[in-house]
Amino acid sequence: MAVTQVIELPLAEQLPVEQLGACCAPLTEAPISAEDAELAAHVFKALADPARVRLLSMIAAGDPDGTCVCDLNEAVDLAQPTVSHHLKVMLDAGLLERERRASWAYYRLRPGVLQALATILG
Amino acid sequence: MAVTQVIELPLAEQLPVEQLGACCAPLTEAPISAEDAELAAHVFKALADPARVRLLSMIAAGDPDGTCVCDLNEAVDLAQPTVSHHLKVMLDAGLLERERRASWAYYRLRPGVLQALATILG
DNA sequence: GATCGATATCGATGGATGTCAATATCGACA
DNA sequence: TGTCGATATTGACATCCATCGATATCGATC
Repeated sequence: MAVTQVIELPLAEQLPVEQLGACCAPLTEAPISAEDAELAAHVFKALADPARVRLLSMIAAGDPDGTCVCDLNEAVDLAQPTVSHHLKVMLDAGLLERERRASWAYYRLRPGVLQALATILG
Repeated sequence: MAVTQVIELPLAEQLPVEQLGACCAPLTEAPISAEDAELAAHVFKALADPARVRLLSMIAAGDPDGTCVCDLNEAVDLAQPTVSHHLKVMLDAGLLERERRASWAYYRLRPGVLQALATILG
């Protein structure tokens, strides 16, 4: 079969949370630069919504191999496009990664992102 | 004249980050409840702005006894009311505490808040 | 009490964002 | 190929929010 899967890792560009993990010392050690603050705020913004916190927690506490969007749609009281939107926000921030299996989409935590955040907060 | 001063410490009410610190297990352990997700999102929202991240970092990396608002006003390129607004957002979320000395206001990190956040992310 | 300096609040405004209905996409399967 | 089911995208709308000028508050000092 043909490879229809889209390569989802842009080679010349890192996701916000990746840059954040490598960019800077904990907030308490030295004043963060304006650019790095922009980065950190971008990631925190992806967590700054109740629906996204819930979705992230369901995914993080669920199957390490990924949680089906179909289950997430049922679990929260939001329209399907809204759930899809929230997942995309966290995907773009680098908190989640997506895998497609047949018609279904599975999301899981990107490894290390929570540790990276904890380090920044350090 | 009448007493216009408002008592600023509600006795029967805890700040969001305090509730969050005592409310729930790490996001990865079990799916967070809708109410606790609201709480967590509230706190993350207080971090979801570049100016606030910078201000928080300046305060966190500065004098443990507090950083003068006058210094913060000079350090960032924002109007004085805007800085005051951002500080209030973080104060209300429970990330910061304020102390007045004469005409000046000093802000410092609330002890334990970063650990509480790191625990939630755990 | 009157003035001054530092900080907080108010009101307005433009831009960002959460939400959903409608629609598009895309794989599976007859 | 055509349909169906799952997910993503689009467009619209209402609300939220960052920002700032103007103004209020409050302590200190004269």
